[in-house]
Amino acid sequence: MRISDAAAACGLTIDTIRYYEKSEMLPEIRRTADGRRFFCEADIEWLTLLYWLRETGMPLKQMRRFTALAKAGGETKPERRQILLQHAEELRHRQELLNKCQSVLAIKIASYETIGTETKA
Amino acid sequence: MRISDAAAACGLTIDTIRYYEKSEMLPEIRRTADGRRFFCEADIEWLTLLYWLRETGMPLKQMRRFTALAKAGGETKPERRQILLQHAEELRHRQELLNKCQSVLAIKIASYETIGTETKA
DNA sequence: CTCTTGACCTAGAGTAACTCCAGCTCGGTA
DNA sequence: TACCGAGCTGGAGTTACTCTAGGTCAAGAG
Repeated sequence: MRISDAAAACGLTIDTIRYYEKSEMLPEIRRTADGRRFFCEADIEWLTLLYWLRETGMPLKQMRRFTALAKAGGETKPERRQILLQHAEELRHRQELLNKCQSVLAIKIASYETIGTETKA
Repeated sequence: MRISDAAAACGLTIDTIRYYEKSEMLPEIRRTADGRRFFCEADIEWLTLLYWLRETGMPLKQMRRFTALAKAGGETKPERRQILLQHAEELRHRQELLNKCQSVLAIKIASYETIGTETKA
């Protein structure tokens, strides 16, 4: 797979994939004879996971750590699992935030419903 | 209220409040004789709304627009309402993302449960 | 009454995570 | 053979903070 296919498959942009590679967040990506990146299935799987982690706000620093562990081998599995568990916890927190914000918005929007009153906020 | 109290009340940091003021995202903030910011109840309410909007990912550009409209007066209410409605829609979208990511994570974490297998990703 | 401490001020540099651009190469088609 | 699209790199630009340096001022300690 070329980089454009990889981008289409994982949801990240071409630029972001290149940036992630430069930032040591990807496994070793092979190159064709003329220097172009070539992605295998496992690479795509990895990129897709990163896509989800990023989309839900994991800092790159942590993704870098995660990649480093994966490169280090099988005995790092517990820590990798820990990172994902921690992120799952973070997601629950974000879900609460979203819910709270939704009620705040609902109230605010309702206050705009009343036509003609001069509420400033 | 001084800036430290405002920060404690709305959830933004002192630095972020100053930054938001500089970026035209706040109503006119009064100053004491010696040049310190002084926040009234309405200011805090505004900051708190911004806190929620930011916390759920509204771009500053849109917050700036929102503030500009509020400053412009009561006849801008429909557009302000529109912005909030749009953001509420965005929140629903994010909630879906979170849900999807949660299932992806659950699967991934489960795959780490199996001790001893050499899965690379 | 001076000294220190702590909260505040500004301007500006630094950071994270992209995003875009200029200038280049290479492979395939007309 | 000339061109076009896709890829490459290094580096500048952007967003939204975050931190630092250097300074003011008020209030309590000595």
